[in-house]
Amino acid sequence: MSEEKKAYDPKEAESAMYALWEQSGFFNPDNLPRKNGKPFAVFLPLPNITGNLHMGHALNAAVTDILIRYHRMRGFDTVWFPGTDHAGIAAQNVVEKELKKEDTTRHKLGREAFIARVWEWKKKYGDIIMGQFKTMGASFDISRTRFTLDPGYAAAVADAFVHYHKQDLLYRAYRTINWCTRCATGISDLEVDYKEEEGVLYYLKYGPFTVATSRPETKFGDTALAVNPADERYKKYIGTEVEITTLDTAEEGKIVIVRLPVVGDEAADMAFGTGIIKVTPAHDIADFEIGERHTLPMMQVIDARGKMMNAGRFDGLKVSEAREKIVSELRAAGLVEREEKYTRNLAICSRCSTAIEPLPSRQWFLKMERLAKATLNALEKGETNIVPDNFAAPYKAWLENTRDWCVSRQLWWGHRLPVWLCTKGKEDDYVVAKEKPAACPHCGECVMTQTEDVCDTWFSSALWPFAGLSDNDLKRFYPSQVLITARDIINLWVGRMVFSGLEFKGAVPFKDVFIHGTVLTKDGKRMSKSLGTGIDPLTLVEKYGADATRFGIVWQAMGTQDIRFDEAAVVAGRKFANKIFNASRFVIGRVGTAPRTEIDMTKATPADVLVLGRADVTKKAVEKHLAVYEFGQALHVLYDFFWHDYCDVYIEEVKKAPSSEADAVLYALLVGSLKLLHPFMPFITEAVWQELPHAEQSVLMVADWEK
RNA sequence: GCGCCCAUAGCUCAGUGGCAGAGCGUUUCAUUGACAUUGAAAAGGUUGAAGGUUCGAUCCCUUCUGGGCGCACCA
Repeated sequence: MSEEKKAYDPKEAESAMYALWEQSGFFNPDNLPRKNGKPFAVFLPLPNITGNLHMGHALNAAVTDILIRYHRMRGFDTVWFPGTDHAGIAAQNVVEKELKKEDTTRHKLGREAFIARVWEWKKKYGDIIMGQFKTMGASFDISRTRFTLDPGYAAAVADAFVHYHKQDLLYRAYRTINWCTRCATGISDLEVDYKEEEGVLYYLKYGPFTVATSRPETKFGDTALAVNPADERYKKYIGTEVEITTLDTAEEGKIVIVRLPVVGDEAADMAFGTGIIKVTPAHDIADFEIGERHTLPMMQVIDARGKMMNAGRFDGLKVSEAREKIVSELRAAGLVEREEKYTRNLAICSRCSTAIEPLPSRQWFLKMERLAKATLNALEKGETNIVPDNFAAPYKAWLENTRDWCVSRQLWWGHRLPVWLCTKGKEDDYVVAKEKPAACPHCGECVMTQTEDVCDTWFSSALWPFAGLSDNDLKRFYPSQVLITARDIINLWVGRMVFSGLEFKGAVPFKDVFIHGTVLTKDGKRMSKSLGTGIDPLTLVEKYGADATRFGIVWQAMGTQDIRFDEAAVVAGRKFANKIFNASRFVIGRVGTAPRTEIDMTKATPADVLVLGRADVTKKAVEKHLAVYEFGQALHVLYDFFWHDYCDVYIEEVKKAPSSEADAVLYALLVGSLKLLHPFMPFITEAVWQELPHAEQSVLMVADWEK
């Protein structure tokens, strides 16, 4: 700090301070100078290698770093584990987009070359987001970074798969699942989004009945009709077959008669449409379940690319084209009774927004019943504690109703399943094993090949709190103390980490789950890149500094409410940083190079006593707020104390009428304030600390909070 | 359909069963002294509506209105 400078310059100080911390080695808990014997570990919610830091990450990084720095100063064996996620479907899509620009496709490249391309991408962009976290001041231990495709991590994924299979929790089945025709893979229930869409509900004549459907093109896949067993209108048909007049798939204009059984099933809602469902087990998940209950055959009429098949002259048409053509022919044949406008929730792929096409497919499923029960049990026994607790209800509801998890994906980028196929046998001849079997147990002679399928990304991220950790770190840091994340991945990720932890480590992976708010635009809209409504935290750092950016975000992070982000708070943060800088300059200039550190309370004036008391109250309030994840409140308390009690009142008093103890009080409170402020604004406080004449520790980051 | 959250100053938000607060913005004044990225002060509120509990409600309860979100259904 040179005498001429009147304003704090974050740019210079921030990179210098981060370098100082890295040199100190104190991000690594092995090097910490003081330990109280208690661990404090946090696992970074895995950012994707496709990502850039956004406001959600910035909020997460800020509050996590506050807790990490706070505990480190209190002497905990503190570690923050960073890492990145290979993000199977997301990364594959990104690289596919790149290939498209080069006018090629992954299929032209072939699997091996394509995967090499994704690795190239990973090398180029994989660490960018980690660097951006550092810019925010994240004090994670980079030496403990993991990537979900690291060899050790991959081994854990394969082990988990084999384990589940041995436990009879994992099975292979031919089922109707959510299929994305663009990504060309099956996806899980949790990866499906819904969007309202105007459609038409067609009332079609089905023999003696009228059936309401929004998907007439699937009619060739019908294998039954279903009515509610309690429905007086149709009860008598249950167990019979009815004759249906329908289009001929061979010859246009020809009408044929087919026979369909009528089943009684509760899934039929008497109040919807006509109360009769056309059951298409191959192209509707609810219908598939009806089919299972009544052992109905499956008739697939739409293929993996979303085109008609097994439908004669309609084969090869896109679903939308087929629908149009079929409806117009049905109209002509007098088989459409009426058409109604109808708003429906269209299922779309959460990754690419393409309409989901339910399709029958051979996939691997993880049985959820036992795992969900264990997770629920941990919640009820208080082993996991969700903060705020109103998020526990939907979490519970999901666990109570969840279906088996489809964990296989038809992607190229990911953990290939440890499944080996007989090359001479039928489709069902396979072996689940980590290593390739020496001999095929089915035919005894073939060389088995590994399945093309890979794991759902979330299957591997579910293992994040332990996969690829050293045995020593596992003993030392598992379970971690808190998981800090956003609400949108509670089921997708948090629940799955919990049951994975219970299954593989016999304990929940974290005690608290703190769900922070979502950062919205100032007028309450979702921040979105495509809508241009996002604010880039790195731009804020560039403009105001990382401390000011952290301040601005945390200032608004009151409780767990969503944040309507107002840049004005970052401006306030910059001003506050400057205030800290200047107040420190004044105090250091006044107390000289050998400040008194003992305060003689017998000589203290009321002003001295008042400010010391306020400092004490402030510290207790900060601790109280941090204990319950009230980050914004803690910062407000600190701000009020430092700016008003310390600067406006006490320093002004000292200028007018200093007491005999004034210098000692000024210095003690500066040291104390820097400690309290450090978790929130680490750079400026560290920079000032480095200028203190008699610092107790060379680095504020590891100074004793209690002293 | 089931459930959750929110509504307080112009804006973004705290807060408390007993005189309603902050940041930013606005207005006035001050200032060679750590800081104009400052200080002192002012204006600005029927705490979304109605009802209830209470000596007393912004706070607790009910209903409504408006906004946001999650889950399910969606033939």
